[in-house]
Amino acid sequence: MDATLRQLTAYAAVARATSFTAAAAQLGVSQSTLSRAVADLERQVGAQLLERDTRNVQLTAAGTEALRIAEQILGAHRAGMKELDRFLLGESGTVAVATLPSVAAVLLPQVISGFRTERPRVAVRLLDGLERTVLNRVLSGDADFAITTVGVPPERLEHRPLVRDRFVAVLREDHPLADRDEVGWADLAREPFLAVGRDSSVRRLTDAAFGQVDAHAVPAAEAGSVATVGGLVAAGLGVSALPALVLPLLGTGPFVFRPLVDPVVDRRLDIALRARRTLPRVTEHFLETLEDFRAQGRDLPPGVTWA
Amino acid sequence: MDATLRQLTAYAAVARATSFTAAAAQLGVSQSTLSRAVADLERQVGAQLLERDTRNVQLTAAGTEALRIAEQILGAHRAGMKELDRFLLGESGTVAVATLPSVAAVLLPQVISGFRTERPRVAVRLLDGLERTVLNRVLSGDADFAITTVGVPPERLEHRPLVRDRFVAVLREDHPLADRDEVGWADLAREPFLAVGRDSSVRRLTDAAFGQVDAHAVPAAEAGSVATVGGLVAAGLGVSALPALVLPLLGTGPFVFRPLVDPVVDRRLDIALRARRTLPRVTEHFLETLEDFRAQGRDLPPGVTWA
DNA sequence: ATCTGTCGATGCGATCCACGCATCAATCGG
DNA sequence: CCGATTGATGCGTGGATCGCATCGACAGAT
Repeated sequence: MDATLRQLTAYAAVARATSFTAAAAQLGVSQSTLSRAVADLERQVGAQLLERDTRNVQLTAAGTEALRIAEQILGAHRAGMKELDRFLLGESGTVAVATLPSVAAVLLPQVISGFRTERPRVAVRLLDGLERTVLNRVLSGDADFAITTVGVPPERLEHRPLVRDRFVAVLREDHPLADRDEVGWADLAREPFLAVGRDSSVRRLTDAAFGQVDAHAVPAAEAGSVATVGGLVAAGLGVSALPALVLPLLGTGPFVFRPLVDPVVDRRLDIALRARRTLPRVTEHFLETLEDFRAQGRDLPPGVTWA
Repeated sequence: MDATLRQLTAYAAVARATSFTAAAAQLGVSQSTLSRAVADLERQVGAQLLERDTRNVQLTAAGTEALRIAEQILGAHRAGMKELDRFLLGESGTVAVATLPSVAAVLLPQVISGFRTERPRVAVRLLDGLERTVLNRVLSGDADFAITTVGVPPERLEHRPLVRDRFVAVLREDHPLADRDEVGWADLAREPFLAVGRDSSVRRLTDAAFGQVDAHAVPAAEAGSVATVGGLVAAGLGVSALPALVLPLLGTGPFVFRPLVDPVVDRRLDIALRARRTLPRVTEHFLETLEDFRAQGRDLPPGVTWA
């Protein structure tokens, strides 16, 4: 026993109007079509749903129940189609962004805020982790795209430069180097250096910078999180070098920051997408919002510039 | 943008199996049918739902959403059809019975109890009122059938005798007539008579009985409800005559009941149905339960017998 | 009583849709 | 490099669905 949507639509219209002719006019089909559709439905469910004489149409008990049920089914169909439509238009759904903790905490909040004002029905999921994790999440499809640094760009990802994030020296305010306007990497190499963990993209870049000035760069201490580095600097154990974007994660303390020169080092943060894949509309919208922020030259923390 | 149930079924099967061939085998259709159905659906919604190369099928973001929605719609359809089926089989729904208060209170409770044991998903509505109201409720379709007395049987109703309900004298235990085993209507006519209201079917029958013994039968008092008559009798204001079935409605009191003879009078309670109408299955089931009670000769109060 | 307009049902023919069969190109496993 | 298997597609057929025209039944007007 099956009933097509066409039959249910026809029956519901006739039952509501208690008239084949009127319902036919409303639906824009011929009266004979409805007569057949209802007769077919009745034959299929094996019960008379409408009592009709030539003058009146009225519902039987089964017909009343059938109308209620038909409206339920048709409503579910209508609502479902509308829901899918909203999803396809990017008005609902979820955007999953894989990104580094600093980006998640500092750069994205204002973007997300602007995006959700425009599209309140869209949820944004932030998947934060280190560079490797972040890229894997995009490759596996867990995330729609990533904002991250890229060491060895995997071929299956497409990249779009987003911001440049310059390294600065992180000093305690009473440190001798704090008097300078700028600090050189060679200067920094002479101080006890507090590094972040080996997995971090920041670590890769600081190691490379020290290499450029022929410094060996053996860290005095190594910490997993930036906040820990902040604690160490505040305690006077040494100095560090971090991209400007992560400075808010240091926490509060007697810090001063000085631009690092010789060389000027920055990390580029890219939008990374799976290559040759069409993006969900809602993701495109999120990227557009991000692009708008750049086009408008929205304020960024000192040391961070749109790429 | 519309999607047929066939398309949704096809898509859901393919998406769940992530294989056209496997889904085709499950549904018992050819692979080409599914290939076309999914392609049509994608064209209609205007988005790719499945990524397929010759070796693998995987869902896009839109495809995941579409699967969720398709399952919702198909679930609503399946559930609705099943619900209608249950209704048509008489396993769910509502039976509306119009009847006299005495029948509702005394005869029906045990029937309803038995019926609901067999069909727990069926609700029973009791519409109690006086004879005229009861019949109107059946004629208007508010009730599926009635159990009631019938004065002038309307032609549009079909009747099936159900029980006979004998009149008995209602006396206070210290009344002189209480010594007798039986009481004659003529005896009763010599006492102050406490009658029920004019609209009642009981009143019509008591008037007729007094007429048969040439008694004038001017009531000493007249009350709307049987319970009020009970109060009057208990207070010693007079005697009454009531069908055995209504005696439980008198309430408690120092009553004695004596069979009334010369003539023996009973009222017939009929099942009244709208003529030439097919009954909802659930109503038929209720009537079958009632018939079973009669066939089994279930206990009835003294003075009440199956017709 | 008869006529007339309107109702839903139905015969008919045209059209469209959905299906399966057969086959193709692409790809994977051996 | 070859056979097996995948999903896509050309093709022909059968059934479903449609509108048109018409029928019989009935209500209300005359």
